[in-house]
Amino acid sequence: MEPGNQQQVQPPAPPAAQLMAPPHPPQPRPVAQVHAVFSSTRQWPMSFTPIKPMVEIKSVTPPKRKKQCNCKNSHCLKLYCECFAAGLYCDGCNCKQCGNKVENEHARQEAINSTKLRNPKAFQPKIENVPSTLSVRKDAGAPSLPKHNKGCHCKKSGCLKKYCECFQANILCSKNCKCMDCKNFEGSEELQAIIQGDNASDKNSIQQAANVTLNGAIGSSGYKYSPVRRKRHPEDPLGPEANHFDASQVASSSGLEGCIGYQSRSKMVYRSPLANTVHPTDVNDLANHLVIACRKATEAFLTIADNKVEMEVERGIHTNADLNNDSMKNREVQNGVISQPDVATHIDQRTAGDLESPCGNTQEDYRPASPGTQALLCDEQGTAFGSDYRTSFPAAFHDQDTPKLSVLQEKTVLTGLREYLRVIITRGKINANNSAGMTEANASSEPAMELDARRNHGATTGPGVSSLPSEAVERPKAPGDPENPRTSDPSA
DNA sequence: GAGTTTGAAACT
DNA sequence: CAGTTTCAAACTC
Repeated sequence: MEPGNQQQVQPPAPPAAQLMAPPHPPQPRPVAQVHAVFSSTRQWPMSFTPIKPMVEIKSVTPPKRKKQCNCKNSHCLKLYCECFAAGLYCDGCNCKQCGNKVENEHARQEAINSTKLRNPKAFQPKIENVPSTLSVRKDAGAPSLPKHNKGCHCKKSGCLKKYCECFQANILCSKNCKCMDCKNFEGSEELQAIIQGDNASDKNSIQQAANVTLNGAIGSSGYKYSPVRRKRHPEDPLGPEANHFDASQVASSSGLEGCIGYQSRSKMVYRSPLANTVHPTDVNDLANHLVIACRKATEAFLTIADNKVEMEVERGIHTNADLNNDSMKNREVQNGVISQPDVATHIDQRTAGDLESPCGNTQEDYRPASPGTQALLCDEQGTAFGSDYRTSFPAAFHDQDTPKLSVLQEKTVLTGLREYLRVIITRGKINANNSAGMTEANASSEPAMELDARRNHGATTGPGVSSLPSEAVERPKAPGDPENPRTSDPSA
């Protein structure tokens, strides 16, 4: 068929079109629209021509026709053909022996039926917006994230080339994908390198960045949750399903769901100011800080407790009857019957099993805690603190001074947590200001804005580099530096 | 623009 | 369902 001699129009509501879901073939994106493809910290190469998004903004300029196919052997009646796969007639394509035209509707319908026979979902959109998996936000206008229904199966492209359907669609790979050596995930330095290549607005530089990353010049991101080294390992105890990282889920679980997806701004996906700021390493650091703070507090108070235990053993204060009463009263305390000071004099020497925590675990510290604290204790006893936490708090520790000691201990731990959270909050504020500054700087040519934008850019350059307060940016923080939020011990 | 690479689709 | 082939787009030179 001669090029330009074909129609590429929406079928006039043929039966197949009625059955088909709206197709979403790769579509060139107007430059103005591409300009909108960036978020506060992530921009997409301007030369990128992603698959038509699910929510397409109305362009001021007439929407361009999809690009013409070049099919030679498929007669444009198989899914190889983009037009056919999109449910469109060929129009102005460069295809040969095209059967995807109005005058060939009968054969076309047969091809459609045949295709649907093989795969009933063949004409359904590959990219769909799925709601965030973070349950707590589902009712709060949680952002919907585009996701590839089938997922890609890339092996060599690292999912960083347009061979990859996910990459082409401007979305991150998900658990649906079965790709190998994937680098198309949140936090991927390789992906960041490509996106930052957008600053050069140079196609070659962008692809060069992709090649560099694929060749390992930059190396693995080092992110703990990177799927790169975990895929296709049958021996993985977590099983094949766990081999693939679901960006949306991981991000959600870490509160970073706003980072997911690098689709166009037209979708207005929420992006946290902490995007690219709170890293998995930060979470680990926070956990480490809490554990360290807890242990330090324990060590400090344990000495006092030991002394008191020795004193009480010498005195022989308690009788068996007392112990029985203690158990009774402890249970009452658990139910809030007896006031705290009253119990404090009876709680020592009890067995660990005397008290049951709200979550079913024995509770070493009888002191009533806030629901949040209780939840933390329930969660942490089995994980971060584990048996170490329990052995660090012998039953003898709970004497009449226990409430005071526990208060001090909790204060120490929470102080450390507070200090760390302050650092995180500061980062978020800086990022939020950066985003606002960048936007205003783009819209205005005020020197102050430009200066701010430049400074902000400097603060956020480099993959995974956190945005820190300006003074922190100016002076690199060495490990262990008290001002380094990633390495300092806030409890100190 | 020709040749190569890549991964989805189709086929076995 | 896994392996292979076909196909067209993406990519390289």
